[in-house]
Amino acid sequence: MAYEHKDIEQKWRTEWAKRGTYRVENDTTKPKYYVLDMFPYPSGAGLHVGHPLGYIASDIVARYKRHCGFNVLHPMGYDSFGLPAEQYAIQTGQHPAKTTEVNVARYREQLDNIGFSFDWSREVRTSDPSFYKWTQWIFLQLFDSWYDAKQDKARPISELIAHFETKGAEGQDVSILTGDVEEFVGSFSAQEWKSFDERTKQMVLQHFRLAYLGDAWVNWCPALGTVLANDEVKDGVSERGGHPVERKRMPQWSMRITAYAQRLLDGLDALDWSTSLKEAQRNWIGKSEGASVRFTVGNDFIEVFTTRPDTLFGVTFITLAPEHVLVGKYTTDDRRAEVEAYVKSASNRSERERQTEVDKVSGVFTGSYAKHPFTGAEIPVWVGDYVLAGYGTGAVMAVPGGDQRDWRFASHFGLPIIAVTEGADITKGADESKDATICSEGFLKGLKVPDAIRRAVQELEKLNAGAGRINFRLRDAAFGRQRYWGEPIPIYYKDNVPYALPVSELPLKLPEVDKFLPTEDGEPPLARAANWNYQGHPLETTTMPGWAGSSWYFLRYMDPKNEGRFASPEAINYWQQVDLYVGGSEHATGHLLYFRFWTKFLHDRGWINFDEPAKKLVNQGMVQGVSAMVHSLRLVVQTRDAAGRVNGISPVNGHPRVFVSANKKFKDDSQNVHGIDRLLEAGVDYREYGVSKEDFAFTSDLHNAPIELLSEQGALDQERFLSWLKHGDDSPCVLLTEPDGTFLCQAVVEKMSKSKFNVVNPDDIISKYGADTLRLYEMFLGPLEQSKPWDTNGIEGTFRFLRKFWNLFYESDVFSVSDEAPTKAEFKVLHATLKKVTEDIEKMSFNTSVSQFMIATNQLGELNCHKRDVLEPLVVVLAPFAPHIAEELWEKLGHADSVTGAKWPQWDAHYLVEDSFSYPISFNGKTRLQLEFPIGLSKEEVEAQVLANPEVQSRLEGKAPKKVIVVPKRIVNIVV
RNA sequence: GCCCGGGUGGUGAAAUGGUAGACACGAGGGACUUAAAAUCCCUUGGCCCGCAAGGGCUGUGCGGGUUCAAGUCCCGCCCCGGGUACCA
Repeated sequence: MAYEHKDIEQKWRTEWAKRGTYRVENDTTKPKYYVLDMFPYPSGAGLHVGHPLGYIASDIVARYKRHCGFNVLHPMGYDSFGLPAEQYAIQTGQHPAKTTEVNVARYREQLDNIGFSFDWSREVRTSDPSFYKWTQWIFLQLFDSWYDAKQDKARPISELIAHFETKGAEGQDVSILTGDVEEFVGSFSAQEWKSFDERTKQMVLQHFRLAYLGDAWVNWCPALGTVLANDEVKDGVSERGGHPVERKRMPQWSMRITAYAQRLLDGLDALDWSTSLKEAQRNWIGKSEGASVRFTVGNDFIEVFTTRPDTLFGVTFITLAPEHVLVGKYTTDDRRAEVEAYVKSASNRSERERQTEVDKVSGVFTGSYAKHPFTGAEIPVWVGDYVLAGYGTGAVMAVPGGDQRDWRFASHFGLPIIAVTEGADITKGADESKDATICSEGFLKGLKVPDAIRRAVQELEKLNAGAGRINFRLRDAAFGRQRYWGEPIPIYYKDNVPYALPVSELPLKLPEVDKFLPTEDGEPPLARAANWNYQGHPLETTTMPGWAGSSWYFLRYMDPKNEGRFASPEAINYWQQVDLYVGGSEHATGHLLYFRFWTKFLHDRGWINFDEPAKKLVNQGMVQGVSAMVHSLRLVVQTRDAAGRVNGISPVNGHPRVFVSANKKFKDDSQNVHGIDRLLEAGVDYREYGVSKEDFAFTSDLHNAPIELLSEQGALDQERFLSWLKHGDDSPCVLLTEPDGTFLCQAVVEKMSKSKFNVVNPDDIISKYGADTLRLYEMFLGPLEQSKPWDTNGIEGTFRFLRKFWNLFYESDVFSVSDEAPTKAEFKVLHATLKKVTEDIEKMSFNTSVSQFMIATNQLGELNCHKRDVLEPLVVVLAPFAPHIAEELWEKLGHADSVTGAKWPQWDAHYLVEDSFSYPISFNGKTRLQLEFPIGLSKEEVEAQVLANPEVQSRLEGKAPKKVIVVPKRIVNIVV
């Protein structure tokens, strides 16, 4: 009987649902294993073949672990708040919840088709009030917490208040209580604290809360009407939509992730994550060690951060960021106009310009001088836009002899440059090397850089002019969005002071609004809602960002229906951390950092007993699409300036669009002539336009054509292509084909995306080949972590394999498996496969396990083996990869229960032992012949027998070998 | 610039320092068939010698090195992909 994948897969999908095969109980008698996929945002485009790659890999591991006796949690859900649904809502008025519902249904259908072992009874959706109730609850816990740097953990804010009431905040406390990371809060005594009014107390506490409302520099995107996180801004424009983004200071809900910078860094060491991912996080956190130095200005001071306090004697000026609060204060009256003009122009320059136009040095002198802490010299204070407000203190001590940026600035403005290191040629540039010797006068002279740094810090501390300090690049995370489709922030305002909504009021549900747009006076959409207040006090109108729900969702799967807690302590104690997390590397510095942050926070406050969410993480590579590119040509007239040089082109309107087959492309050297000739060939005659040939040119563009219009040989279906083109443009088209009439496209490997018309839908593959074939083929493509192009043609190989495997159970169309004892050779095939597949799954090397299945099937086919003792274990090990066919064969083998519960078969080394080994005999490392010897033979015996061999003798030509190397069961190498 | 990956046939790829190219696609040839589909068999890195059996040379981005032996280890380059950046 033929392998009918459609019937089999349909049957088992229904059967699994009916039997609840993939239901998981919190059964604490069994060891647990938690396999998690990064849950998807359900977009309107549906899944393409790239999306399930990681899910298939994790599904194989989940099923494998289940066979090995683990109780496996393998859930799936949706990150269902997000911008596209909201954009769609703005355009169509359709409520985003509705669009989301439709998209989720489509995702579910597609996922079901692939045969995953997800326990859907545990599904979560971040936009579901029963889920976001707990996202809001965690937010309130963060609002209700501060970071105690002394104990290095988050604590309830009530304990901070108790501290203030008894001891106030003085001396060392101030920096310890704030974590010395962000804010500087003035000292006060217990007495003073008690005398503060309610508003003042709340304002002080804002400086300590882990979720706080503070003034922050934000990436404001006017087009989207919202604030974006750093990782949502790419090259100065919004990642979604590409709108310009500007820096703006505004009140903003933020998360004090900076308090966790050191722990986020340290925690990486113990994680089984890829080095590139860990490095990305390390760079993002950006720890640098150095010193803070105070330069006094009158009776005030400027604080700078430097990693090179050893170069202090080389300081010749100070540069403030244009946004620095002290700029206005230190500008002398005679310079005020100039400075203000500069600050204004600098802030008009976008972040992007300031980044890219490195050569454009700009700055202005404030008129003030600071005092050098060691020499007492007067140091001019400048303003320069090469200094960033958001890093360190927003001010630098400029050492043009030791820092190239300072050197450029000094050279441009003629400021003094002092050599700081021995042998440096400061006329050409700064010496930034760190293995140099300091040459400046004073106590640092002659010291190596590391020693000089230590000494400089000591001296600074002695003078009370500075201290050793660690600085992080990591910023606090912006947490408010001026958006509708997100979790409402459970905060209300009394006298403009934010207060936590009582937990009993949760979930604070998203209100109905008439439009999903900001109000006329620029308030977020929630401000449109009627009665958006709590007991008459206005509620917060911004909503949470996309990463809120995904920062803790892994905990909800453990106990998804719990109404009294985000998850019960029993469930958390049982399931613990994620054992294997699979997802894309694009989340390296976004989701994966916040995910770790919230986990550490929940741990600090005693809600969970571990402080890292995922022990092991694997990034699946991207499945790229193959795009079909077509060349199009268009005739243009060149315009010339007075001197006859070409200075522009203008299109010639009205001629047909011309597409040229790939092999008819023109040579680079005479493109112009060729292009125009091609156009002439297509009937676009330049002579009709009364301009000489030399004045014509053409434009050549590459367009994406739908990949499904391409035949396997790469020829375009010209008729369908032309009718497809008509959709966008009614102008006539001409196709210039190859001499044989075919039209060839150029194949380009790029990201799979709707806009590139190269998307391959898994549903189409499944209806033709089946889900099992799709699963196997996705794994067979190559190593999981690598990116690789999708090539539907290759799928035939895995499809053929499944048919051959199926046929092992059939003889002349009748199911036929014998109970005869297998031969040694048959057992060897079986156990070699068990060994290889088991080891490969452990290494997540799935492409090689699929190869092994193919090898085994080919070999058993040759041996004509139809024996139960060989085939039955093979069905079990194939089941994680191809569950439907395995389940069907398992049933046919006479089992009433599901194959998913079958015990994983163990391989037995005894069957793999060889009697003899065929040694490659090499001369000077080059293999020349093979000689077979029994395994038991000693090195000496092998050597003697090899040398006695006539062919070896004839190759030696009577000479004695210099050396003979025998590696048992590997190789013999004769050195002559 | 810096930090991670990665460069092996026409293609996707495999290879604890030990026979490079397993497995698969594609291509070519053949069998079966009225034909097609399906299936099966053979060949398939390049170059060369040979009627053939077979044999030789060469080959894992480039140049060096270590080793009896290097795709694999070391040093110096080149190229591609990803991340990051006036980070003080």
